[in-house]
Amino acid sequence: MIVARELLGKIVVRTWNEHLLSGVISETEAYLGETDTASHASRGRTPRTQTMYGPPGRAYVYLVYGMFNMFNVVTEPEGVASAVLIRGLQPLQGHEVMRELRKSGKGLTDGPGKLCQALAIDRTLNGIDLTAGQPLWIEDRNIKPGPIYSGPRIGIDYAGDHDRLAERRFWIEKG
DNA sequence: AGCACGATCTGA
DNA sequence: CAGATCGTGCTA
Repeated sequence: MIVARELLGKIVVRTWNEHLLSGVISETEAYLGETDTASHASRGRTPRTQTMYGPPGRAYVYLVYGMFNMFNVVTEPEGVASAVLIRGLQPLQGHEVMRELRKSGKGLTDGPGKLCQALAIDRTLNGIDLTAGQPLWIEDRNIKPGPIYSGPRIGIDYAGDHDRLAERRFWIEKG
């Protein structure tokens, strides 16, 4: 929750094939823990959710719908399965390469699946340390906060009423 | 072993 | 609004 808001305005940086790709985080979603029926962690500890239970500051990357990767940041200490899904970025550097990586569609980094394509993020990056630089990390340049909006999360109709309606999606003004 | 179903996106 | 597409977790 707190981290989801704090991540807004921070920079995701990715190095790929000698290229530097980056963008400002503009939309996030918080997935709280085993009690959050919208979270993968609600099914307990499984092979896939391992990294969510691991130390914070790592990447939790998984595949949905058989074709899209989702990029999350693990937030709580080891043992607690909490993560923040990165849903949107405002591209900063590497527009050309991002376009190339995405090939089809219009948006570049608006949407969790799209941004993973644009930044060449897949499950091979699952579990990596996001505070250790290459090949993927998060930077805190001091970007002015601006107003933060919130609303219910997307694509979680399977969750129980409480979690489905809870406002755990956050975003800032679009570019 | 088999099955139902996604933390999505695209094009009609 | 339907289809793509396959890993995961549940049931047996």
